[in-house]
Amino acid sequence: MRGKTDTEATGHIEDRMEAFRSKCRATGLKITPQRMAVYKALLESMEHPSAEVVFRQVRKTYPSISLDTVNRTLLTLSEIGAAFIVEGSGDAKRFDANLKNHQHFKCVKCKRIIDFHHEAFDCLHIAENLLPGCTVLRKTVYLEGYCDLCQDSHKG
Amino acid sequence: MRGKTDTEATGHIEDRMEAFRSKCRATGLKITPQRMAVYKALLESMEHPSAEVVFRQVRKTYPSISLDTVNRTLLTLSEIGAAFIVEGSGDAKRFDANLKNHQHFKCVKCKRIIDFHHEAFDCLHIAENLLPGCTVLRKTVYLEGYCDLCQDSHKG
DNA sequence: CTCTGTGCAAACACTTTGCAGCTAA
DNA sequence: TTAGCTGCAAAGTGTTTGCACAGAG
Repeated sequence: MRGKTDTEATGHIEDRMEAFRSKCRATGLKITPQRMAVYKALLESMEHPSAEVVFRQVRKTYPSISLDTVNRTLLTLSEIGAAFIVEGSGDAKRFDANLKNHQHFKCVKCKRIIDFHHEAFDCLHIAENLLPGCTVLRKTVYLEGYCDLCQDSHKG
Repeated sequence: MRGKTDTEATGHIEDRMEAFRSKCRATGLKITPQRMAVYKALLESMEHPSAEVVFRQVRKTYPSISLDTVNRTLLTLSEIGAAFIVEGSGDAKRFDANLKNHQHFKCVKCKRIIDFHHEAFDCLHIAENLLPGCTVLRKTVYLEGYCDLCQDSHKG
């Protein structure tokens, strides 16, 4: 495996767009401008946007796109493994196309999701027989607790 | 730390109820029969029940309890760290009072959540400076991909 | 006695679904 | 040409909120 860098996720947008096009062909999905735009917006966003946020972004380029299409597209992306639904466990779903390993911390109090990155967590090895017959597309370490801002309030 | 076994989560219900009562006092929550019943039902369930499932269970003991109370109680539990919201990312929220480390695999296709347990994942060390000021209550390794049942469908 | 918790029901928010026209292949 | 995609709008589901009464501390 060739060296991967931290910038891989943010850089090479075009490469990933091309890979996405291939994936669409492979899975029989049509390559529509809307679909491309949604995926691109997701790639360029590093903040786990909700469908609404993606919608607003995409509309800058495609003013006629509807929120429903964005919603549906994001769902489709998640089903082919081109995007993932973040463990939002709250209000609106949050999406993420950043397939690079990374980690999430969620505050149980304010529900805020903090991203962090710890090298060691990227190297988790999944034993073959752990999930027989399953294909693992993504690994995430998910932490929960009190964030710095809520640290005090729960002691009161 | 005294030895912990895999049965700790299912056994010692009373111990954990008592610990919960202490936690309630510490956080200023009142000890009501409903609250105790909801927590107990969650403790006894190993299947990440939704609020509705907990509701049905609790109602066997407290026929007069309302679904709203169950919902609200589960939310409260999650805010004091006595329960956690599973990365349901789908329909209804799923709850879990099993604080013992364990892992989840979610199929991106059928949304099914498969529990598994891998010793090595229990021992993840969180560096102090990784999340300054935060208190980590729970660690979960979260995997996504295609489950055995959906393995073929995405290739067609 | 006081304040939190509960139950009931309405209000909300987000998501999903159906259908007709459009467009990629 | 044809099957899938998009856009519009309505329906559905689960969640949240307000208020009055009841119960814990």
